[in-house]
Amino acid sequence: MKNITIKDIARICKVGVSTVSRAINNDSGISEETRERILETAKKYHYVPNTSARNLGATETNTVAVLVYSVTNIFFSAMYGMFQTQLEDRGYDYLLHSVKDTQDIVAEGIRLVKEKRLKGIIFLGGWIDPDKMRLDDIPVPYVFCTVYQDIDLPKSDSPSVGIDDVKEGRRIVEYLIKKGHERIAIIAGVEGDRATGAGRLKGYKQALEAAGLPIDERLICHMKKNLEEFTAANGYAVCKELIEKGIDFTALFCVSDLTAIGAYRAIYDSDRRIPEDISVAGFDGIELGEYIEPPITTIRQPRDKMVVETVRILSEKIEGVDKNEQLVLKGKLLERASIADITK
Amino acid sequence: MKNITIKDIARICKVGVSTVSRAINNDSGISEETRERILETAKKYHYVPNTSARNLGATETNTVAVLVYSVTNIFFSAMYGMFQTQLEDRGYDYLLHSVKDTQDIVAEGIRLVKEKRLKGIIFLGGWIDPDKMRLDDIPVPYVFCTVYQDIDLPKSDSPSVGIDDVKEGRRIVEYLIKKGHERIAIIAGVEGDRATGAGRLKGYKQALEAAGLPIDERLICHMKKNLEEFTAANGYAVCKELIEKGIDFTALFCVSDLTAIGAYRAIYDSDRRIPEDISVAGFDGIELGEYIEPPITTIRQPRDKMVVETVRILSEKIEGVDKNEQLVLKGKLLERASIADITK
DNA sequence: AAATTTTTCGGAAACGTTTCCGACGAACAC
DNA sequence: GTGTTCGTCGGAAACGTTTCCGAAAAATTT
Repeated sequence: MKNITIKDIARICKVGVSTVSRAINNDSGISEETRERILETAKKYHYVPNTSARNLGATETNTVAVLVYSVTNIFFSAMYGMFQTQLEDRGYDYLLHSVKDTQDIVAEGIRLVKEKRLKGIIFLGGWIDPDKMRLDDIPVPYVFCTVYQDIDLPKSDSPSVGIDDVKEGRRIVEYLIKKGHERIAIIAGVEGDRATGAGRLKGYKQALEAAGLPIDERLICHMKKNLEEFTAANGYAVCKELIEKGIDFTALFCVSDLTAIGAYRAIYDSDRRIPEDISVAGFDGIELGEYIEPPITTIRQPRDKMVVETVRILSEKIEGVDKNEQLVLKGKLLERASIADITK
Repeated sequence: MKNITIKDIARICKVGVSTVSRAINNDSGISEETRERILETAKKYHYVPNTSARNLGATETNTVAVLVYSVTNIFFSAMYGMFQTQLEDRGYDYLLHSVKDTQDIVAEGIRLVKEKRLKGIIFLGGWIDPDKMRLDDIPVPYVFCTVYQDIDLPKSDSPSVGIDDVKEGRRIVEYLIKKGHERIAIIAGVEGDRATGAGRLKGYKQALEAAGLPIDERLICHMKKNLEEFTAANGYAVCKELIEKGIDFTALFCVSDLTAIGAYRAIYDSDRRIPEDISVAGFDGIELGEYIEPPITTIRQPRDKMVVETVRILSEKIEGVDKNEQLVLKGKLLERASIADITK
């Protein structure tokens, strides 16, 4: 069964192919009358334009790619749907692609641009290292979303949307301190990782220092490399080890809610209660955090707003706006039952 | 900065374009020597084949699309990564697309085939209604994965991979009965929905009937239409309503683990304990189920195996195997602490 | 050494669109 | 009535590949 092409429609309507093309793309230079006639027969014959031919013929496509660092991460996966809606609303074609290594994410983006003639890229997750990534070689507009930029690294002026991980991390630890906690453990990201978790760890240290509390290296834990990052399984394994070490602490800050859920389990397994024996703070504000027992105190990232703003900025860059907006959104501290007030 | 094409490489190497094409695609009819020479300069000049041109020139592509009914569903999103790995391993290009309405999923597939010249389709989630879906019009091999086929609807002979939702649903309810429960509530899918949840509800009824227990319609709840399906929020709302009605029950079967987590919250909020006051059973076997308090008794769907088998079957169909395999995998009952034994 | 087969390669058509350019007629200005 | 502009349209080139076909070169057989 041969596919019906633009030529077939042209032949049937007794017009030129360019006229059909104009009709379909709502181009100008065509009378309303013939346009309708063409559109009608196109519909009648179930004509569907071939994307490949379109991309090839046109000097540019209408496709935006979302490159995500880790597909399975629940925090990001909830954002896919939002991105899809937003991009479709603005008339873009949509492409979801995932990369294993955050170091390769830019290189992969450049490859995809050549391969698919992208109009823009959204990078989701991971971190920026301007020295190692060929940012200047990205030939199309792009925006980083929820991508951490370490303050120790050279600052990139790429457009981005996210929160201030250091500040928000510091905020929730200060909240713990305010509630009377002095020995606060942390489950941070994988060691050496420069993603958002690193920023939150930095905030943790800042909070302790500002309060004049000592930084006890034994209370600083990192997620395990051999397990998937930011999962409950990882949080469980790390927290279990921490408890078994027998080091005393009254509060635990997990740099992601999912990790915290794993930590909960380890705490329960050791016959401790939350928050009476150990207070727990999370980060991210995933929906689930409200339902677990006890509901977790955490920093909510405004994911919906992040998505909307990311797409807006990308769209503007595509339209030619010459501004590298770096949008830092505010997180929201959700005070729930997982933290005890132990000030006497 | 002009893109470098196959012609450029040909000119540089002083060969014909077809020779370059052969080198790049590992085609036969070329000497090992020239192939290496071409591959080298291609690499040197960062040559990347243009997918659109490729798809257009070739009579067929190498692209497989995964059409998913609901992107944000955590159960499916965990499968994306697996699909990607599997498909890449077999040398396929990969395309993830989501559809809002399961009724449209086949129509959308047909459209995509024309548009992108797909080689195959994987349908993920939702349900099959052979009368309403133009299954015979799908011009390429396809496989349904985790797609429910209601036994009341005409049977499709399309290739598929999944579990027997009726049987597994029945199994876990029988387990509850064995533990002494007689008044068992259920939170099933949205009313009228014919997806997997409907099968599990059917299993629930079968189990009760087989045990000679009455079916109390008041104990049969459906997820709310205005909330996203299979989420904790939905489970919470429904379970809260159920409890407020004041109807007596000792056990609750939620057709998804996430829903169960929401139900947990509603139960805790009403000052009841799990499982001492109410036992809860889930379904799916997501990782999280092991970490929540108490760990949930559930039926684990072998997601990894499902993915592997789905890709295998699709791949075989593409290779020309003329068999419509309908693979029904076994679930695994995970006995955990959320169910109390109340046999005296 | 000639004839045949096999290997290696180049040219060109084809894929289905977009876009540029030119043509034609009608409407308008002078 | 002639020249100019404008709206409408068709033809054809271009996009970057794959693939078919035939030719040249090399290897093999006779």
